[in-house]
Amino acid sequence: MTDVSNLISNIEQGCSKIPKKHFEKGEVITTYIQKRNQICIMVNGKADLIRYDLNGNKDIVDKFNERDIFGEVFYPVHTNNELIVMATTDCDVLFLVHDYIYNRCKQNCKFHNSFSSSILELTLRNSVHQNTRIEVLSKRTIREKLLTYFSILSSKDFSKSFTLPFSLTNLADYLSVDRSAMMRELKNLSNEGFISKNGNRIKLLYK
Amino acid sequence: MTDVSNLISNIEQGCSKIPKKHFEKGEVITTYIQKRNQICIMVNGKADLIRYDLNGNKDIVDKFNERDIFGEVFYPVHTNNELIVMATTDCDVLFLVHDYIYNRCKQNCKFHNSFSSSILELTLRNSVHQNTRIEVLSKRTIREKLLTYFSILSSKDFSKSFTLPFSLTNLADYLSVDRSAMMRELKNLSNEGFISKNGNRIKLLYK
DNA sequence: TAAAAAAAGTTGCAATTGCAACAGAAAAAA
DNA sequence: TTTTTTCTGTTGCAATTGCAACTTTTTTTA
Repeated sequence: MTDVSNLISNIEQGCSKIPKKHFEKGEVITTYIQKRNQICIMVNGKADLIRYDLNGNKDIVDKFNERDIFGEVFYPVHTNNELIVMATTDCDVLFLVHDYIYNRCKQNCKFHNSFSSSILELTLRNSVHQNTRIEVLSKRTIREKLLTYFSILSSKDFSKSFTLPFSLTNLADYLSVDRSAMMRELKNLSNEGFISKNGNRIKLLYK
Repeated sequence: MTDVSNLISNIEQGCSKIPKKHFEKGEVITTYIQKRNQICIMVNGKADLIRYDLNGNKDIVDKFNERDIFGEVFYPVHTNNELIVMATTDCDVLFLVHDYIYNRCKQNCKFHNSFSSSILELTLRNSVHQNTRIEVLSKRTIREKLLTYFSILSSKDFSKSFTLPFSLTNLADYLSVDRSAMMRELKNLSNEGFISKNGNRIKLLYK
């Protein structure tokens, strides 16, 4: 599979002007409502996809990192409540219109031929992440969620030891469980000799 | 967005011979192990993505329906245990190789130009389904999972009444909760006047 | 570098959930 | 049409979880 950076520069340096915008931390990058054909690419920085429910509670629906692809094509809004993408660090974002993939430019240039391939690659990469998350979320206990996720990280790194890609608070969000309950379960796993833990570094002790 | 059937016939009737195979219920369609570039399209029929864990327990990881796209590109195996796609009804499946998207045929024919666009469309559609499932799974209680899913179905149908797309047993699997606990919660929702239920038909009574 | 904010860590308790073990209804297969 | 299988519905009980309310540590910002 082609390297992600190459794909992005491939898209950036295409024949047509694809707008790249800069955002400061806290700024709204886009909203998901009747922008159905919008595809965005995070060139660098991070952002959250946020929904405010009827009671005004903030709900972080998704998190985007450098090189992630997002936009309403991935998440057609089915309710009245708007979804907002908000920068959590300073960032640069490419804005593409999905129709553009079909309505190729007149020249039928080499760029257009590889354009949808590049978008496809990024989308497939996104799909793999989604499947991983679904696999983890579909486990029924916190223990199983943790062990499933750890096992995936372990095989990615080809090692029984690995560093969590985010803080424990964010890990609880990723697993969609109560943080304190997760901490309790991490301690249990540690006490029962399944894992050892030092900050964000985990070592699997079984098998 | 282009109609899914058109996309599939677009792919099927392309310039190159894309193998379409028929499977009887219970046959193995493919395995996910060292077929990293395989993309499959379910033309008709249904299949399950199955994993057997170390204890030999069968775990249904995903379910594919008519018009779904699947294959190891969406689910690179990260563990030793093989994933198997097994037909749950008779079905017809297209087998594509992902590399094919890059290595275009010499003629640079019209087909190849739209090929990756079609795959992209199907993949985006898949992504939308995955996001829906993640949204539902990330709710912490069975009640919230049910109400979130019902709200999505309701807005899809533009109606407070809708029919569940699968059996209650499969609904419990989709939500990844114990079936009997889900039945209990459905009864509670009914008793408390939030919903009314008649077989697979649900009516939302709130707001 | 001091102040503020975010993250980590802990615990009791009540609510929710999974599990097990049923019985009856409906659908599919023989 | 009978048999078999799958699906629906129910309940008690033990285990797990979320919630609330803290303290301590680490990181960020002013």
